[in-house]
Amino acid sequence: MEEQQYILRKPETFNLKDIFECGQCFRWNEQKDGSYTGIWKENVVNVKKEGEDYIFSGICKKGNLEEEIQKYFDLDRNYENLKKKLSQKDEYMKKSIQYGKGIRILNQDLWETIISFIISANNNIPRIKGIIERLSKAYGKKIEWKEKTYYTFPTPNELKDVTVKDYRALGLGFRDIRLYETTKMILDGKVNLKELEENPNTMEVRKKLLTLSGVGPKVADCILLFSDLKRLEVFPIDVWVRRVMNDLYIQNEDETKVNKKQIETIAKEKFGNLAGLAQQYLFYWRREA
DNA sequence: GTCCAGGGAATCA
DNA sequence: TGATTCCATGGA
Repeated sequence: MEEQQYILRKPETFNLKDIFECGQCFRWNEQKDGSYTGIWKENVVNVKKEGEDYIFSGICKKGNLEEEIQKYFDLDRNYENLKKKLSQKDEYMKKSIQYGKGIRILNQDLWETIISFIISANNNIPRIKGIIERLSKAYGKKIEWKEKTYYTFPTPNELKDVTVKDYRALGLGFRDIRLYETTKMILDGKVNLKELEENPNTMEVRKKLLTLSGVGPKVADCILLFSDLKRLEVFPIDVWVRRVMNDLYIQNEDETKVNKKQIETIAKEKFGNLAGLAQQYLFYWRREA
């Protein structure tokens, strides 16, 4: 398998740490030299900053590396304009955008995003990453590159004979049955991923996602935002987002008692159809700082 | 030992 | 509809 290379020259909005550690993805890891190596679809790629350019190199099993990168890293979208719009909302937004100014929202595979965020429920990011790696190693396809072995995220079909017990053995905990049931629903065609990708109606897609086992409001919104469905208007609310929204705009004494609808209303009024992007700046800012 | 993590589902009012 | 409780697991 031939290694391919692509150089992204002086991108305006692009920072490796911001993109890979803002909580949207789980399969990119920092290397000793500060570059990141990750895997998506059947691509194993390393990205390294070189001056103001970014060098992508790796294995691209299907298609062309440049095209895969264009799509995955959302390079056709003008983030400078979006950041400018959001920065005008208030000083908090301005500050959080300044902190995470290199964020781009990836276009991740829908199926992988569904399973990954089912695993994310009441879980922490290091452990989520570990579970996804073990799942991929057990059931994905092997790809060798530079004397290291990588594993693709298993397809629905590759999981068709996996039992609840098998999942439990990977450390999934109470999420085992949810993975099992959701995989079954998709294999049985009760939820058709292609139809979801072709449906422009966000609320219809959301409603369908909510029928999947382990997919509630927060996970559904993460799927809508972080997968190639790419709905920038949804606003996933987890403990961190609730925390930061309460601190900034609500100031309830007990943040755990803040009404979700109140947060949603504020988000919609303030950030409109860019609420999801705003959410990501706020999440990253609050969680890191 | 206790608390917490990118919550969801079941249960009960 | 809305609030409570339980659910595995591993690290701090």
